[in-house]
Amino acid sequence: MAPTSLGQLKPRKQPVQDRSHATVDAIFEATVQVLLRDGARKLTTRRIAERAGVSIGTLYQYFPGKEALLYALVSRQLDLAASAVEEACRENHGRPINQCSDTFVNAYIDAKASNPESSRALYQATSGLDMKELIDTAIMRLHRAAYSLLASSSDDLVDDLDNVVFSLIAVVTGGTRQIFEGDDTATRLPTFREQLARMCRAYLNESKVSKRV
Amino acid sequence: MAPTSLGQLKPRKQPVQDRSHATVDAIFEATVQVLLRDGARKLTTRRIAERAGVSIGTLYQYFPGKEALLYALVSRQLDLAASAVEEACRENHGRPINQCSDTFVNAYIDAKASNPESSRALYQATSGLDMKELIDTAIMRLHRAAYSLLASSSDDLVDDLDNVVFSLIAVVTGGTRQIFEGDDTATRLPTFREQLARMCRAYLNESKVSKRV
DNA sequence: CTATTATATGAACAATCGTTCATTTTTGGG
DNA sequence: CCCAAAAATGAACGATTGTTCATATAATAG
Repeated sequence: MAPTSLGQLKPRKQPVQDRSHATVDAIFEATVQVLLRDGARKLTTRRIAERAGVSIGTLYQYFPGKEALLYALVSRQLDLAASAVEEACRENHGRPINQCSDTFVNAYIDAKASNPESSRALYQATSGLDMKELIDTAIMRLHRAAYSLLASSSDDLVDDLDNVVFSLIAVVTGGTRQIFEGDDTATRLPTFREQLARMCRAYLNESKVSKRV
Repeated sequence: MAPTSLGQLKPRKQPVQDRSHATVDAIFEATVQVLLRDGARKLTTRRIAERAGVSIGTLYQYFPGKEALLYALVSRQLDLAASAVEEACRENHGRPINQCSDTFVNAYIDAKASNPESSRALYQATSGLDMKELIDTAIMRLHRAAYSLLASSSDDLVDDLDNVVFSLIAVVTGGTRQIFEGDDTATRLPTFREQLARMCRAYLNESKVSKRV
């Protein structure tokens, strides 16, 4: 699994005292803030350290470089969201298909909405850097969770489930991203969540084997 | 850096000879290639000029800076896509709602698929830079085109059309983006197009006033 | 207390960035 | 052919980048 450069992307030093944990958290938090405030182009290690209230040298004691810092940040966020969706899907096995659909949609949006700032920053951070492996892994987890959930539904089975789930995920993740990258995220998210849920339900019901044309 | 005033983002010199037009096109094309090959982080004016086969000075004769070059490139692409969708929507006024839905979905995907490389590069270029105005304008054009098309449908009217169109656009543009940013775009696009079309049809039919519960 | 490890510092470095401008080359009308 | 306008050139500049490392401070164990 771990390709060539993974060793260079891991933390340089293992924090053992409490203050160092706080330092690492401050660096992560500062990275998010700089991304939101100044954009990806002005995201420099100096600026991150400054906003975190630590020296530039401290940053490099815990991360071998800027790329590794962003990699760790994105990895942490993606794992959090994927885990939340996986758990929600696991808890709703065997329900009717409409409920399965709502479970997935709401779990994903909830995960993103639980920390809107981080979500916005994440979208900025993933661009320009090579995060494809991380994203692919997260999407695969979403795919497996949704597939397993929908296959367990008490309703009629969905036809061509692999492609349906693939498209469903593209639409849910992509559509949600558009909302978070827009301006009035807080205002527009509730309506979008409702409409997206309706859309996915209609799509899945249309995809039932019994309704196959 | 220099603040982003609109006057500083316009072309510095108007090309009057044929070779200068070719030069500008080469710079645009090189920008796309560098974005795809090296990523947004390594997109430098020197590298662009080198791949375009011109000197760095020539680049700065036509663009006041790197930001303006990317702004012009993105603007050009977004306008092309929006115009294509607008025209397709105009030509399909008054048709049944299923056909209206397919018109919009296919027109948008066609516009993006007509030049997959540029589309992929576009997604990289828009991040980290302040392109929000451009994107908002393009989305507004899509919104008006889709709204007008669906309002003209010969079928029953759609309820809450503004919110429906808003969500529809988020899902179509966001979902398509996910496909283009993934790996096997060429392989996965046909299936996704079909599924997305089915999804949007099901969503719009579920949103008809007459079907309202 | 002392010794040892963990953590934090920031000046300094080489590399590269975006950008400028004096200069040269190319073009096309007279 | 000539010559003003258009187009192209690339060395040079200051600013900023990511990163290192010798040193200083704080925490912990004995």
